[in-house]
This record gives sequence, C-alpha cells and structure tokens, in this order.
Amino acid sequence: MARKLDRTFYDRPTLEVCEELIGQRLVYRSPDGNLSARVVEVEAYIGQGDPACHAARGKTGRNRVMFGKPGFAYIYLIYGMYNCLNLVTEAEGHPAAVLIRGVEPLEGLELMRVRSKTKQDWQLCNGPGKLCRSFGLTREQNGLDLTGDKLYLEPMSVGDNSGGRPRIVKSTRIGISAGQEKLWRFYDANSQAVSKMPKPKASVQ
DNA sequence: TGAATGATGCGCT
DNA sequence: GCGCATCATTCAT
Repeated sequence: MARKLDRTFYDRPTLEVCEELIGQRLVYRSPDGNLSARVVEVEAYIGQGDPACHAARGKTGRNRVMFGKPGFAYIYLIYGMYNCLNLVTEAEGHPAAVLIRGVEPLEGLELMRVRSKTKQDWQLCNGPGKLCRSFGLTREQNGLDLTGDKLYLEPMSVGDNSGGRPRIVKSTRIGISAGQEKLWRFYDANSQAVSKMPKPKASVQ
C-alpha cells in the first residue's frame, strides 16, 4: 500500500518539487469513482520574480490559496471554459505552485471517456484543461487539502517503472507571454501524454 | 501540415 | 472592458 506524499514534500523549493513530481501518481477519489494517473508534465509558477505567475502582483481573491500553506490544490478557470490544476508549494506567505499539464490515465478510464470525446486514451489528459475535464475537477475543488483523502499524490512503487525511469527534460513554459526565458517546464520525454513535444520524428499510432 | 481563430466566463484595472 | 497558465475546428499553403 503506497502512502501519500505529505506536506513536507510540497514545503520545498518549487523547482525541486516539480522535478520529483514527474512519475508520481495523482489520485482523485471523485463522487463518481476513483481516478488516477501518472504525472508526466508540469510547470513551475513562483510568485517572487515570475511575471507569469498569478501571484506576481500580490494577493487577490482568486490566488489566495497560493499564499497559504503548501500541499493544497489551486484550481482556477481559464478562457471561460477550462480549469487548471496546480499544487501549492513552499511555505505560507511564499506564493508558488506547480501546474499539472499532462498525465497518463491509470484508473477510471471509463469515467474519463464519458467526459471527453477523444478516441485515444493517451489524449484524455494531455493538457491542463483536458485533464481537469477528464477528472471532473472544477474550481469547486479549489483549496482541497492534498494530504486529505479526496485528492492526493502517491509515489509510484519503485518496481513499477522497471523498463526505465522517466526521462526528464526541461523546456520553456507554454501559453504565457511573460517570463518565457525560464526553463520551468518539466516533462517525461518517454510519454505520449505530454501536451507539446518539440519535434516528433514520426509518430504512427 | 501548420497557422489562425472562435468559444466563453471571470478576475482585475 | 480587456486579457487570459486552453482546445478544437477551420482555413491556407
């Protein structure tokens, strides 16, 4: 029985948390059933000195969760129709979070397929908006405690990836206009569930 | 095969 | 009122 990651995991420098999040297992015990997936793509948003972070301009009603304790979920609505899931990191009063951009579905595939119309399973969660839709996460779940039993992360058991550990690659973040120079995006180059790959040679599925 | 764009709601100035 | 940490579809080449 794997144990969930506790608050000390999130109470660390955000870039460190990012790198270790790749390959962990995201679990959501939703009212409709259990869902889980392997994290393969994340981005860091650090309030101090990061113009792209919602918290860069100070505390507001929307981003207040990021200013709180680490280990909570920050979920917000973007473009009027999509939700994005973030995990709050670093100490209280130090606003920072990790955006989950892509995951590989493990459990609850049937539920995800009902919510999404995609045909390929790996397309269910290869993007921040899509993963929230497939998981059924909305800003009603904003502020959930990640050390509770609804939504949490747990380590993949060591033997699970016997084929090879995730190949972690850094790149620039996606979909932002400020702070583009920072290499604060981390993804597993071996996964298909990454939202944007640099240049796939030939991908025939 | 890639670039452009519309959908759509809310937080902030 | 504007702009946004997106996605799917349309249009152009």
